[in-house]
Amino acid sequence: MRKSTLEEVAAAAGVSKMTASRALRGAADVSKKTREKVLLEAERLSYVGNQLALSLSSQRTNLVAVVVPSMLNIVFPEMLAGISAGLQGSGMQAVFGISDYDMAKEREIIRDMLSWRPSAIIVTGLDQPPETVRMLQHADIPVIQLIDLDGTPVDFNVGLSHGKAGEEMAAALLAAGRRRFGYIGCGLERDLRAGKRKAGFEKVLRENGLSFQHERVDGAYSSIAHGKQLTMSMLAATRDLDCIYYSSDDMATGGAFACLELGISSPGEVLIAGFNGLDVARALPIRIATSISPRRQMGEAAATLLLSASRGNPPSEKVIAFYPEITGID
Amino acid sequence: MRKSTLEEVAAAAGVSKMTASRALRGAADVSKKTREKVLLEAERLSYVGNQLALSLSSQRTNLVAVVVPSMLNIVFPEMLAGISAGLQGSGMQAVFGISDYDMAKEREIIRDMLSWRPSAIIVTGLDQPPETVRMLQHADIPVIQLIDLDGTPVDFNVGLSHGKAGEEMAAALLAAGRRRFGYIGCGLERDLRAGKRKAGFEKVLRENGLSFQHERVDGAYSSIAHGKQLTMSMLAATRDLDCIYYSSDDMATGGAFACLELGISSPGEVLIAGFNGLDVARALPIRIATSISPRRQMGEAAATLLLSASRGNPPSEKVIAFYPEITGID
DNA sequence: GTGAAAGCGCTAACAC
DNA sequence: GTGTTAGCGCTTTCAC
Repeated sequence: MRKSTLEEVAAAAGVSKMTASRALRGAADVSKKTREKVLLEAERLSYVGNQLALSLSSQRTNLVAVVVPSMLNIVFPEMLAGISAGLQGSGMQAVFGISDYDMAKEREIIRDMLSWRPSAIIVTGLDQPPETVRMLQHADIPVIQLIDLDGTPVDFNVGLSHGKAGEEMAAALLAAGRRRFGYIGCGLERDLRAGKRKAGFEKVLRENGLSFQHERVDGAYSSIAHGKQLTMSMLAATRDLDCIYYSSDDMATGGAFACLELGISSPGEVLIAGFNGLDVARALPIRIATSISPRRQMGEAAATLLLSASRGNPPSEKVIAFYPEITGID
Repeated sequence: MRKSTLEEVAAAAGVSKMTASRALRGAADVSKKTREKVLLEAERLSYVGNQLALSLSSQRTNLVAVVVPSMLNIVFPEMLAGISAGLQGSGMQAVFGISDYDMAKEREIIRDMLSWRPSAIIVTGLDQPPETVRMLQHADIPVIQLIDLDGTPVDFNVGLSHGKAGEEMAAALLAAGRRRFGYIGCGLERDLRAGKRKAGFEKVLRENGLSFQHERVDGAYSSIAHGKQLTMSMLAATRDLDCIYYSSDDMATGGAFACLELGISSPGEVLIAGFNGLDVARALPIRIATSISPRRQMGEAAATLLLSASRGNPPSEKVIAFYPEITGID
C-alpha cells in the first residue's frame, strides 16, 4: 500500500496542505476544530510524515552522524548510548557508522553520512588523514572529535589525554613500589589511543631509568582470550616481573584469568594494570589497576555540546577535557 | 560555506545537470571527456551529493532501519556489527535506534525511522504491541524480526527459539546428572527472551518432577556485578545446589566470580549455566555451561535476507531458524 | 551522448 | 486562522 501524503490528509480533512502541515506540527494558530479533524484523518490514513521532503524543504535535518571504529569493544557502544541519551528529547536522532578501524572506510562512511546533510557529526579520535579532515571542514556543521585529546581538533574536541593517562598510571604504579614492568597489547597500529597510552607510560619509565622488560604485542583485535594467551606466554617465559601494563581492560581481564589459572598471586606477585574501568574488570575476583574512562559521560557531553551549538549558543570552549580516575592500586 | 549543488558542478563543467548527474553516478553513456571534466569540477568544488534530494526524487533510499533494546549488552552491538557487515558493499546503510527495552519508546523510534522511508526495517523480538505491529505492516517494506522465533512474525523472522534453548539446556544438565537447581536472573519483565528461556527450562524440570529450589530475580539490568551479588546471596543462604541457571552469560560470569571468591569448586560442586556464549565466559578460569547464540550470524542473515528481498528476489522462506550450541557440560 | 521539463512531498514567506 | 506561490536538489521521462 502506497504511503499517504500530506496532500491526501489535507484533502480528507477539507483544508489546504499548509493548514494540515501546521496542525500536524502543533503550530499555535490553527483552530482547535481544524486541528482535530486533521489529526483524525492522519490517524485514519496511517499518515507518516516524510522526513526527506521535510528536510529538503526546510534545509535542516534532525540527524547527528556518529562514526565509531568498532562495535565489538563495549566502550564504543557505551559511548553511543551516552550520545543517544544526551540527545533524548531534543528531536535529534543519532545515526551510527562503523569504520572497523579503517581510515579509508571511515572516509567513505563520513562522505556517505554528510550526503544526508546531518546537523552535526561526531567522529572518534583526532588522527584522521588530511583528506578526511578537509571533508569535515567543508561540511560546514559542528564537528566533534570524541575520546582523544592528544592532537589538533578540526572544531570541537571532547575526550581525555591518553598520553597523560599512560603517564599517570606509570607514576602511580611506581609510587606503589612496582619496578619490573611488562607490556601486553593488541592492534596498536589500529588503536592509536592505546599506542599513546603506551608511549606515555614508557616516557615516565624512562624518566625513572626504567623500561618494559618484556613485551608481547600483536596485531589481532583486543580481546579477553588474547590477553589471556599473551599473558600465559609471557609468564611462561619469565617471572621476573611485578607488574604488567595492558593496552586495555579486556586484555587485562585475560591477564587476570591467566594469573588465576596459573595460581600466581595477584596483585601480590604481579599487578595487572589496564585501561577503561570495564564492569568485568571491577567484578574480578582479584584486584586489578585501571584508569576509569568516562565514556558514557563523554558521549553525553558531546551531545549536549552540539545541541547548544546547533541552537545557536556558541559554546565558550572548544575543548571539554575529562580525567580518568585510577583505581585498584593499594 | 554553503554546500555546492549538482547545478553548480554542471555549470562549472559546462554541461547540463542531467549529464553531470550521469557522470557522477558512473552511467554508461557519458563520453569519457565529459565524465572526467565533471568529476574534476566536483572534486574542485568539494561536491557532496544530497541524499535528501536524491531519495525524494527517486522514491527510494539506501537506508535500513534497525531498532535494538540496548547498547550496554554486548550481544546487540555484535548483532549490529553483523548487520553492518552483511550490508557491506551493497550501498545500503544501517541506521540504529535504541529503545531501552521500552515498548513506547520503541514505537516512537520506529515511527521516526519510518519517516525517513527506509528500504527495510529490522526490529528486535516478536513481542511488539498491536499498535507497533500495525505501523510496521503499514510501512509496506520488508520487516525483519530478529533474535527470537517464539511468536508470530509480522513478515520475516530470523532467530532462535529461546523457549527451546531453555528446554535443551535443562535436558543437557539433567543428562549430566545435575538435580538440585537454582535460578538467578535480572530484568525478566523487560528481557522477555530470558523469560522464555526460564519457562522452557522449568517446563523440562517439571516433566522430570523437579523445580528450581532457589531463585534470585530482580528488576535491575543484567550485569556481571549483579550476577556476582545475587550468587553470593544465594550461596550464603544454601549450599544444597549442584547447578545454577542464569538469565544470561554476563550474570553467569558474575556467578563464576562468586564461586572463585568463595572457593566453591565449580563445575565440581556447583555448575554455572548461562546463555549466549560470550567471550568472557569462554575465557573464564572455570568452565561454565552455556548455549552459544550466533548473534553476529543472525545479523548477517537478516542483512542478506533483506538485500535479496529488496532486489526483488522474494526469499522462499519467511523464517530463518538458528540453533544455539550447548558447551561446557562435561 | 546530451538536454529540457516535470515532479518527488514538504515548508518558508507572504497574502488575505 | 487559512491559503497561495515558489522552491529545496535531485531523478525520471522523453525528446533530440
